Amino acid sequence: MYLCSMSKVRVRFAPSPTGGLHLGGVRTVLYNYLFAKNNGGDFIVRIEDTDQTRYVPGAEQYIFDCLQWCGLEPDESPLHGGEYGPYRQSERKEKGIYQQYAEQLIKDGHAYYAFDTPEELEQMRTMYTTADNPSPQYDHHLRMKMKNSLTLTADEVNTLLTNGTKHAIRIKMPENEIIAFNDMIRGDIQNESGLVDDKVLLKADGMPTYHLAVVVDDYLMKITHAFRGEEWLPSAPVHVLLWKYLFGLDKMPQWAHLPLILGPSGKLSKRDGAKYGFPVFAMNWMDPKTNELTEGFKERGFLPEAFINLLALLGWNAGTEQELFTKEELIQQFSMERVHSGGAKFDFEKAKWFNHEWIKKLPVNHYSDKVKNIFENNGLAVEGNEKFESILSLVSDRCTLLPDFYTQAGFFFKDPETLDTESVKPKWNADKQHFFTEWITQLNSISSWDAVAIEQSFKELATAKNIKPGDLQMPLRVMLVGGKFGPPVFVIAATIGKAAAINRIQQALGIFSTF
RNA sequence: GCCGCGUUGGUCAAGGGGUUAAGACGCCUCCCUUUCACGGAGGAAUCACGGGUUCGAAUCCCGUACGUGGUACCA
Repeated sequence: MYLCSMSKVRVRFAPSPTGGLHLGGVRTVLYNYLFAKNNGGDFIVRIEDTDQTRYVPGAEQYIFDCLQWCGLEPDESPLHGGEYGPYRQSERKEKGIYQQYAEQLIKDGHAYYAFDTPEELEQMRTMYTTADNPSPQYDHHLRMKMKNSLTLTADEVNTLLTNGTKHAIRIKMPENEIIAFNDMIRGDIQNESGLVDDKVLLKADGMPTYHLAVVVDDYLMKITHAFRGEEWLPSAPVHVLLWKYLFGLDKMPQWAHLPLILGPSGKLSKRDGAKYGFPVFAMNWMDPKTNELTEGFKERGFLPEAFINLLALLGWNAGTEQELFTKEELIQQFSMERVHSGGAKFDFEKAKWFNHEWIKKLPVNHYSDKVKNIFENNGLAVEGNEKFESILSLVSDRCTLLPDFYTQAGFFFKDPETLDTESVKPKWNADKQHFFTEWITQLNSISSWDAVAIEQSFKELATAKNIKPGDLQMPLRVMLVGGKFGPPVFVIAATIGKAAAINRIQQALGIFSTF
């Protein structure tokens, strides 16, 4: 329904490489991607690196790493190539792409040269700041009091220009115009042009600002639908105007301003990660300047399947009761009509539930390598896949995040480090002590070491000794596992093997005998 | 200050004039299980507030409040 023309759907994610990739950023990528794929279109990543003062080495590669982890591969990007390159705005600026459009706007009377220095701008702001107007704008009220090609004579301007005086190019916002456009999520939006300031289009260093670059590049790259965060809504009239002046409104992409993702107390910020104990970035991000590490969902133990699933549902739903979606299902069912306009508060508990569901849903071989890494990082070398995976599937119901596998299944590979003696102590007695010592000798001569046989011998001896098997099972569990958790205890005994089982019982007995 | 956007349970949310106001997470109770989980059955919102419009409003309109964003030669 948004395919008003014959042209192929093309969407873009345009991050500035200045740091970690935020939850909200990934969701913007996701909605772009889902919409594109749902319409058989292309997903483009364009790097908006026009602010050289904020350049952070490694941030660009990091963004692509995150996308790859999420399984949201671009069709075109600086890394993936494409016919509409270059895909970095810094490189596009080198080719002089933006300059010409800015000049054209001046020629047409829609923009002007501004020679004001940062100091002069600062001066203007302090001069006009009042209680009623805490942030004076460079707009139609003030532009005639500033130093620009509107206030200077043509000769003066020419001299300044030929002398190479640093200058910016600003848009000349009309005073009394209603600027309207249609947003796919919010419907008709109207703004008064006089309320918006004369945004800088081309900076003194020759770089375009976002406002110019987004319009020029969306046009040149034949973008059909432009999705971005809600924070862009106030400057949308500038972009609409630029489209009107430069390329024509009929060529303008369909806009969609996505709702915010909020943290537990308002806007979600990087610091919330540390503050509330959950990640906000897709992957670990190490700030190269401060060496500060911010945790990512990946490293926290999330599955990418769960991560995109939970993000998709933060602001969108299928209108059915389905909550678990594969990427393919999301592509198939996604539609902008069902995207919310209101912001959503991120709930880490629900996020964990999604992960839990995905751990249960996916065959263990989908993530056994990752779990193996976790085991190795904990100093537990794992050899052989088959047994490892069958053990993982024994405990997967009990794991919410990937590292849970280590706490839930570590005891299969090494003796418990501590025993929950407090659970055993109150009901421990000489009868039980004797039972286990005797059982050990029986175990030694058990014919086939499997759960059924072990359980049988256990129960027979218990009956013979006139002890309820149930009173014995919990101590046995603590002996083998270390605590009151895990799969059926005889399955554990069978899995860890005869020698280990008997050894653990013996060790524990030594401790229990001192009660 | 001004401007924009938003507001259904603690959270995600369905529902768009007549419903007992779905469902999920979390929480609580119970069942299953002589562990922990999984699974199953239950429990707890009158839709921010105030005015309209209407026979009838969570649903439409207007105000107010609150939240959030913008107000940079940052994106």
